[in-house]
Amino acid sequence: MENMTKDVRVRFAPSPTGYLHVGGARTALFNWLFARKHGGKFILRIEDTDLVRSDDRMVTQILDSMKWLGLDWDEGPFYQSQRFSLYNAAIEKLLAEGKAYYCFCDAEKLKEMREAARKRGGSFQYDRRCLNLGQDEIERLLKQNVPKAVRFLVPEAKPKVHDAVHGDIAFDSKNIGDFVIKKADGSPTYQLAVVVDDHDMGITHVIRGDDHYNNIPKQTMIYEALGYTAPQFAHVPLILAESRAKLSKRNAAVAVSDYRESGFMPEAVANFLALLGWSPGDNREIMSKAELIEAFSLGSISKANAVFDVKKLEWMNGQYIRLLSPDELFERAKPLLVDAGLLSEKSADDKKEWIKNILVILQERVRKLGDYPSAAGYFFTCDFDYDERGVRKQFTNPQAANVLEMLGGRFESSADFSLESIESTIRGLADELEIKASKVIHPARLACTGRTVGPSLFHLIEILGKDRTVERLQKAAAFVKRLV
RNA sequence: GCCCUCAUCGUCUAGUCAGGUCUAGGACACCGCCCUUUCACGGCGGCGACAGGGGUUCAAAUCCCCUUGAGGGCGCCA
Repeated sequence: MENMTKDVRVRFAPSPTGYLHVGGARTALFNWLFARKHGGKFILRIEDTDLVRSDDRMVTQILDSMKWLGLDWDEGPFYQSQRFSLYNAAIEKLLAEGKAYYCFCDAEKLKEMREAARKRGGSFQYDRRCLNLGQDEIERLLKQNVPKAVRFLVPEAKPKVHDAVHGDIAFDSKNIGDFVIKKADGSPTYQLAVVVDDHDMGITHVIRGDDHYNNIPKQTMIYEALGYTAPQFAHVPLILAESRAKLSKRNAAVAVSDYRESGFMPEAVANFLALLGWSPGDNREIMSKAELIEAFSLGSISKANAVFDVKKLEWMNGQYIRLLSPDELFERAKPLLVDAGLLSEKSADDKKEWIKNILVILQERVRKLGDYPSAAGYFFTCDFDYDERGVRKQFTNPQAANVLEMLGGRFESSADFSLESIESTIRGLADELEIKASKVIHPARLACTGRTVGPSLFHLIEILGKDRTVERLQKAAAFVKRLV
C-alpha cells in the first residue's frame, strides 16, 4: 500500500530543454492528482543541471502549459542550477567515504571504450581504470588540473525495491557500471541531483515515466550510500504515437501548447490524459478534476504503454464544449475568432449577443474551439465560394434561380423576420410552387452559407438577418442564371 | 549486442493481485437504422480482443514456464 504515514510530498521535475509534451503533462497530472487526493504538497523543480541544453524560455513555456491545464503547484519552482553547493556537499561526502572516485578519462577515450564494448556485443561498463590509479598518479593529475569527473563506485548489491505500479522488483548491480555523478564542468548529473533534491525536499513519492525505470537501482544505491531513505516509486507507462513508436514531433502534435492553440479545452485535455494509463475502475469517462482526484490511486495505474488517440481526445473535447454556457463559449471562442481575422476584439464585444447566438447554433457541430473560425466564417463575410458538389446538386436545376429570387423577394417585403415567419415564408413558398420544402431549403442554404451542411436554415437565417439574407439569395440567383 | 519492462477489440480500458458469477463489460473509431431541412447531436443495433505454445487445476483472460511481439535503458542527457 501507499505509505500515508507522513504527509504526501510529490514533485514534477521537467528539464527545460523543450516544451511540455503530453507525456510530461500526464506525469505532472498524476503527481498533482495524488497530492490533491491526499492533501499533500505538489512541488515544481526545474532540472537544469545541463548547462548547455537548458533554456530559460522553455521554463516559461512549461509553466504556462501547466497553468493552462490547471496544475497549480505548492512550492517552487526550484532550480537545480541554484543548488550546486548542496550537490557538491553530497559528492564530497561520497568521495571522502570512498564511495565515489575521480575519473580523468576524456570524452574521446570513453567513446572508444563504448564502441569497443558494443562491437564485442555487450553493454558498456566503465572499466574502473581511474579507480585503480595510484595515489601519486592521482595527485599528479590533480595538480596538473587535468579535467576530471566523479564516478559513483557501484557496490555489489541486489537492491530490492517496491514500485507502486510494478510491484516488488529486484536488480543486480553487476549490470551497472560506475556512472558519473559530477561532470568535468562541475555540474552534478541527473542521477545525483535527483536523489539529493528528492531527499532534501522531503519527497515521499516519486511518480515519473517508465523511461526512468532503469534508474531505480542507480538511485537506490545513491540513497543507500548517502544514508537516506528512498521514497516510494511509481513508474507510469509511456505514451506512444499511433505507430507505437515514441511520441515525437515527427509523428504527432506533442506539445501541450499545440493543443491549446488548436482550440482544445484544458479540462478535456486533462481528462483525456488522466485516462491514458489510468482508469477509475468503473465505466466513467467524462470526469471533472474533483472526480479524478477522488478516484485516483497509484495502484490502479496500468503497466502497459498507451497509444495517444487524437480522435478520442476530439470526441471528449466535443463533450466539454457542449457543457459550456453561451457566455463561457463566448469567452473561450472569442480569441480564436479574433486570431482568425474574422473580427476585431472590440467588435466582438460590441456584438457579443449576436456572436453568442452563432456559437450556440454551432455548438453541437464543433469538436474543437478551433473549428469555429471555419465553421462560422460565413456569418462574418459574404465573400465565399459555393461548394462545388452543392452547386451541381442544387444550382443546376432550372427552377433554382426562380426559387431563390422569389424567396429573396418574400423576405425583403416581409415586415416580420422572426424565426416563425422565416420558417413559414420558406414553407409557404414551397407549398405555392408545389415543391417539397427541401427543394427550397437546400438551395437557400447553399446561397446563404456556400455550404451543403450546417445548422438549421431557419435559425441560421434569423442570425444572418434580413439584409444579408436577401442579398445572398439575390446574388445566388444571379449566379445560377449565369450557370444555366 | 546486453539488461529491464510490458502484453484483453484498430485505439483507450474493466476484469488479473484473492482462478469459477466472462457465451469477456464500457468508451473512441468504423458500419447500419431511427430522429431530421442537410450536417452534427442524440437514441438503437452491428463489427470487433484474452499474442502463440506448453504446464498447474475439477476449472485459467486470471497462476507458472517458454516463444513471439512491442517499449525502455545501456550518456560527463534528463
